[in-house]
Amino acid sequence: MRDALLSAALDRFAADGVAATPLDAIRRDAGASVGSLYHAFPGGKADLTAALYVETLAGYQDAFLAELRRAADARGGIERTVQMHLRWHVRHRDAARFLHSAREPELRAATDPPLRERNANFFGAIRAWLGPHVEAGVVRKLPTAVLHALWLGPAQELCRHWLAGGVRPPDPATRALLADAAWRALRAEPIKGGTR
Amino acid sequence: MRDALLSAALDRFAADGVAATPLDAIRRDAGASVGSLYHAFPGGKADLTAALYVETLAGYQDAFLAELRRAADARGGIERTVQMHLRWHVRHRDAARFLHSAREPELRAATDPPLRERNANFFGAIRAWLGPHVEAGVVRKLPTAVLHALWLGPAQELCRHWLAGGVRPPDPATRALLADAAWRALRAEPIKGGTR
Amino acid sequence: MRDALLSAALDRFAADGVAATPLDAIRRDAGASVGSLYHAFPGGKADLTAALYVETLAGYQDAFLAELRRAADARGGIERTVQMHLRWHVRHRDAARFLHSAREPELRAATDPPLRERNANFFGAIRAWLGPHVEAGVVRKLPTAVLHALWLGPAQELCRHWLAGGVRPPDPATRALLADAAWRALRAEPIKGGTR
Amino acid sequence: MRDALLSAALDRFAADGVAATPLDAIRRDAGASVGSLYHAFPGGKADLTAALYVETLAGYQDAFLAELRRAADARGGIERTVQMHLRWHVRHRDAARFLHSAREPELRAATDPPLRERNANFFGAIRAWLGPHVEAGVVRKLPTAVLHALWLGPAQELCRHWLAGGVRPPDPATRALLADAAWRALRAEPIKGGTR
DNA sequence: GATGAATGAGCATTCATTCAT
DNA sequence: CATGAATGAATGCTCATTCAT
Repeated sequence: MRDALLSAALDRFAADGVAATPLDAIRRDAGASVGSLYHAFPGGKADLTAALYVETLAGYQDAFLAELRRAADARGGIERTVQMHLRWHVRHRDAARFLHSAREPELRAATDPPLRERNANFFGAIRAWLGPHVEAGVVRKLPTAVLHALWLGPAQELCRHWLAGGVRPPDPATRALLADAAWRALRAEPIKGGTR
Repeated sequence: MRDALLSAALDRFAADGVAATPLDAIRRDAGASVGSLYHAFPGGKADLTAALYVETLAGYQDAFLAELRRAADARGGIERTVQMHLRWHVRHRDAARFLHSAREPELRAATDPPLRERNANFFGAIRAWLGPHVEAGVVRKLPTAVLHALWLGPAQELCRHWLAGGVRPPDPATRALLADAAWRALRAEPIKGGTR
Repeated sequence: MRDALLSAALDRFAADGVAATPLDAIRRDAGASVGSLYHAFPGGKADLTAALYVETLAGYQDAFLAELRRAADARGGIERTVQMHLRWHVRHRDAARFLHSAREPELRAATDPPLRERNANFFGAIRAWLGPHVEAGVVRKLPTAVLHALWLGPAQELCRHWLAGGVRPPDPATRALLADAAWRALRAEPIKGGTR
Repeated sequence: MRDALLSAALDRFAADGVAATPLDAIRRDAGASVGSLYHAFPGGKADLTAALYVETLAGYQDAFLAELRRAADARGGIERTVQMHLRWHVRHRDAARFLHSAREPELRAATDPPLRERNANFFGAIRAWLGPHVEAGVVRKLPTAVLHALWLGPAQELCRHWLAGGVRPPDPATRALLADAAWRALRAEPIKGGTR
């Protein structure tokens, strides 16, 4: 039941947006009664949305970390995760659309608490993986936010355009190109330094 | 009246999100009567939102193109616009927040038509500016979507994090760093290129 | 202008009903400005509707009386008017539809005063025409309401069904049949009396 | 709840007309909450109006058929139903007023589908009852629409006038007169017929 | 645990009408 | 006489949520 509701919610949210989706439509799609819904998610819509958000994000983050651990070196980790990021968006289009849909301030209240911990763990794991490479002088030393922006910003932006309907899904060549660009943006200066 | 409404709408939308903002709050803030509102925006909320979106985006795009034209060379154009992108977000925080708030699919219908033309012109102007530099072998030849992703993706991602409340506004050092990274991602391979 | 408004109103009223027609639609159809409308009909919608009702009804009543006066004898008058009633409905379908649309109680207030006089004259004229035939023992002596019901009730009912969309428009044979029936219902008993 | 709403609606509709009655007045009269109303009639006003129309018409039609079946012969059936028609209108004045109030085209959409079937059954039953009498040469053979017009048109017209406020309610003498007239209009020609 | 009838605050929108220019 | 911007009361409706069975 819980799963049926989450699944129905994802479909609707991806199609129409969170705010525009009546809880009742989800309930009907899932074949649940009003009572069941509030039994599974006592907090109502905010609860359901938050649960879905966390679960969906967890899926992405777990896949990301798994990919990272599969890599042999810094370059491999960075390039593989960029590729994985792009593939994940294409494969989980609805999930991606849902994660990208800006959470209205009102929903943030419900989503944020459980998220803080997850994100802390996620970024902690990334820094743990990256740390040695930075210390070894292979990867640039950057603030987390900037690191993240250079690493995944371009891929993220491309996905957003695709999800918005303006562009074709990223093909293998594009994926490789962005992966390579990410590596070059993050690696420590090779040979002779910044051109400027 | 029209302007008062647009301005009030921007404030509210930035603060609470589009979906969570009652049209009536905007109306009250603007000191307009119900009739005036529908006189100025016959399509109601969708109409008002679309108009605001287009106008806001136009502000950004015009500033972007102005900056681009102010540049002496390819590197200058790319670095200046990245800096300008970051500064614009900080200076027009409400506008930025509004532009970043994912438009619910239902609003897309109203926003899209006028947007298509604007975007076509915008990207056309960018390509026109960039063309010579690409031909001169100074800038990489890339599909528009990828070009845009590498150019502004990181800055965009950083802004998003900032707007979401997780990070401080980008300082001058960060701006310079992202500007430089953009240039290095877009310039054609110098001397001996990427290892791959 | 006035006429353009009345004409546009008739079209709309016939198509959508009085209550469902926004005054603004009529105004637009007629190519009039808001000011013009209220200049021509200071009382607004009620005024316009009442004027149209009276004018339309006058058209019917005048045609009815003209037909009546064209008749040589009682039978001719009765049969001709029934035929005319049916033809008028087919020829002025929109007008008929409008007259048949029950006037909501609220509009009655505006319509009634000018109507009372008209109706008094109309029924007066009919009785004046009929009087001699009644006195001559050719036509039954009946209260006005019953007289009217027997005379035009069937034709009226048939028209209503047609206007409601359930039946084809009355053909010549049907018209003749109803005309004949009206005459037989109104003529004084021939030869041997009531069958019962 | 549903019944309370229907009943309140009938009162209001009869008094003020459908279009002029705010749904909220009905709701208040019925002591129902907004939610209840839309729970009982998901389609809102149109739905409620349609349900009331169908139910009200059903009441009339059932009474009509019951009266018809109570009759011994053709003449009895025709005369009884005319009388019943007149009495029903007087006894159920509100229901009658509501049925006579022309349904605005917009409401027709909601009312028509369920009505088609009802009417088909109703007229089918009438024809089934009438068939033998027609074959026996007692009643004229006429198209349904004309049959109906001759049978009930005068009574209908008289009721309309009464409901519109122009006439007293039909008294026993008038009822008998119209019943007799209906029979004479529908019976097959006796001995030496109409002069034409 | 499940059900679904009932609740009612909240919201967008329509439309007749006024009146300054 | 004409124009159309402005007004705001009135209305229908959605939807998250509660709670008795």
